[in-house]
Amino acid sequence: MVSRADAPDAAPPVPVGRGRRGVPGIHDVARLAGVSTATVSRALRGVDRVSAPTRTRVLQAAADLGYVASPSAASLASGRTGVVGVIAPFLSRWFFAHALDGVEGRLREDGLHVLLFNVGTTRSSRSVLLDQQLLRRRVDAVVVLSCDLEPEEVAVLQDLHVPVVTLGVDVTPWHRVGIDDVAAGRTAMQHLLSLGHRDIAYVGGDRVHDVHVATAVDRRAGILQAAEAAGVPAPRELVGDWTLAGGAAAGELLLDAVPRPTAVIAASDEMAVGVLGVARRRGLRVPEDLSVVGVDDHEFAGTHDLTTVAQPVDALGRAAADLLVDVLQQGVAVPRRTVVLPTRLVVRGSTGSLSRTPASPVRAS
Amino acid sequence: MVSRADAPDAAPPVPVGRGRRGVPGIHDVARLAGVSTATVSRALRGVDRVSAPTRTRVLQAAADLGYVASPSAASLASGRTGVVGVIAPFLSRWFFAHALDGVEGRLREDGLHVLLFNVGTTRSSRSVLLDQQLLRRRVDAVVVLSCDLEPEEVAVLQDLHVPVVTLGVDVTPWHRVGIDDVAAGRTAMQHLLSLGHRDIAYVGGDRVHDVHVATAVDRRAGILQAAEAAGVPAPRELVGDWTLAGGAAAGELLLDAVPRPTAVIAASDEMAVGVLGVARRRGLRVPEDLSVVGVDDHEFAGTHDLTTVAQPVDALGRAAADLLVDVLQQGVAVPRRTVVLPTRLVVRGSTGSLSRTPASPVRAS
DNA sequence: TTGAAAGCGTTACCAA
DNA sequence: TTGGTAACGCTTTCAA
Repeated sequence: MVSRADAPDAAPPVPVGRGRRGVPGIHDVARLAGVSTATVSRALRGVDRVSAPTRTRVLQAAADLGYVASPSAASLASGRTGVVGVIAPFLSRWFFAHALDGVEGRLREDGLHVLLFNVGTTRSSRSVLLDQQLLRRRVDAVVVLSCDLEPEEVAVLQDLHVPVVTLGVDVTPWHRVGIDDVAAGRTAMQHLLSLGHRDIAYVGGDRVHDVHVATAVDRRAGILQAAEAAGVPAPRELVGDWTLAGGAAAGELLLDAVPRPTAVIAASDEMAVGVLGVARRRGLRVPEDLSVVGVDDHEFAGTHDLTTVAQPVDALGRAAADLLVDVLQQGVAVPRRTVVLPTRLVVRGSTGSLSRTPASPVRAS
Repeated sequence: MVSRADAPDAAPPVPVGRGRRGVPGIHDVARLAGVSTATVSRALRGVDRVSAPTRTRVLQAAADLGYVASPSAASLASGRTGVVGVIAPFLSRWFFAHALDGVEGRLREDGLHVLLFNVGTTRSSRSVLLDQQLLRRRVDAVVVLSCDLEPEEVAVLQDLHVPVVTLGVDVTPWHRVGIDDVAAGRTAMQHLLSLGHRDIAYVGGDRVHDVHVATAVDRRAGILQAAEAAGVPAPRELVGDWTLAGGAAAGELLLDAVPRPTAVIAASDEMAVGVLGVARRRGLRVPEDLSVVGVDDHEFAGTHDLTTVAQPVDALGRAAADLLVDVLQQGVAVPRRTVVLPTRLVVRGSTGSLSRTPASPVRAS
């Protein structure tokens, strides 16, 4: 009924003990508690030496007044903002949404806020990071979510002179949290090799337009390692873009090839599902005619019965935030740190032993 | 190699024209441009009357110095923060991730920042919203993403005295963006009725623990409308929780029922896919033995060949931000506004005519 | 342990 | 159109 706008700044005749903007200020608390503003500041932040009784009195006064310190004023005076900038190339993709969730949850535990920067993937959208100094003096630290940055972008962030933690990418000067992508690729490959597959294809990322090239490259390196160790020829590689559609496009090429590979590793579950879709449309049986492995353990991996190398994305997010909180508490000089979380092979129905009887109805459908 | 921490505050001998913290301040720009700080402030913000030559000079000086106004100082002086708080019960679920994406993208176009508040769903996590006044003076406005709020939570937000826009829920005093959930339910139901289905079940939300009760209730209302209009008995309703697992749980109950319904409407695609999974495990053919409709048009709806009522979530997010930007520009008094975006039936393979020959192989698999 | 007062770096009002 | 200057509301140093 009542529109908020109905009651603008026109607060009632200014209650006792309220600053001019209708909100109590530190002076009001000081007056009520019978101490100086300096003491209020100290007591409220829990730092410094304040006697127990004084602190109690201040806390009570603040509570009575419903006092909350002005973030702007506090930042201006202290130089700290209590805000962490999170930079991501996407928000709605599985990996990023979950990573963000983890980061936000952990930071909140320490009273830190998250300021979101979806920088996108195109040059123009990315200029956000460069053109304006959006982050300057606005954040105490930065988390970069799996996003390759141009040298100038790195320079801009460096220029902020705040700690930076990367998640899923490796940028030399910064702290890093991630999985062992080489091991992830190796795990997937070894699984297929153990099932007897020899002609295996890899759907990776796009080396040119990708926003996190190293991820796909590292996973491929692991695949090659395993192939080499098993004396199997290097898998052919197709370009994907991490999405369902990209996986499907790669799948089209792959399943038309002669000879058709007997197994496919995709660098993400979304691409793997794309491949599965094409296989189904082609009338191929999975896993009799084709085995498929993904990476992620996306929630829809289960519904597609997809074997995958699971990565703990929420935990990665928390770990990144953990690291950041720690670095922030340490003060200035903290040597570069790296946190690597383990992956785990989740075997489902999309992978199976190589069947040499392509047409036989091995599986009742 | 070089840890960021290696070069702390110890900047080189302070270059000419730099404030004490090593970053140029408005005074440095004023000096370089030969004007007052007041003029610099006006010129840089593009507001007020500043002569063209003066403005040019100031802009040049600012650019030369790489000057960026301190957000804290600006907020303190102006009372505006340029930040919008976004409140959500989840970050990683499809709907929320996409809505957030839309909101962020649109706000960025107007230079507004997004401060994220994942308030969760449990009482304790939700207390975030209440206990501390996290938002006070930190944001110029708030967007609430599909989240039912307790009266006290509404009061806290009201107390902020900033514009609030809700997305996907309807909280009386606030602006609202969403779809017509009643129509969405009706559309799904009419589709099934037109295919000859009469025994239809609905998997909705949990009326008690749900974080957006009205959504499921409204969709059900639309279903009932359509049922009534067609002279068909009201569908039985099962409780879901919007997730895959919840849909699967409801599906178990539903597909064990005697008689088994011939069609299911789920209030979200994730739940619909959960039902499909159970159907598959039960050996039921879709759509010969069971038709399933969802709501959302989740990216995995396609891979599961799911018929669904699509809602434009990114667009909803943009619309919410649009509305907010407009309200913010209007100044104080803006009567409550509502924006409703259309949904669209997307027919895929999970729905079909009612088949009275349960065992016949109607469909080659 | 506490208080006084000097910033922090802008914006906005009022004069010029 | 421009400049001077008083806020803005804290934190922090220095003394007491």
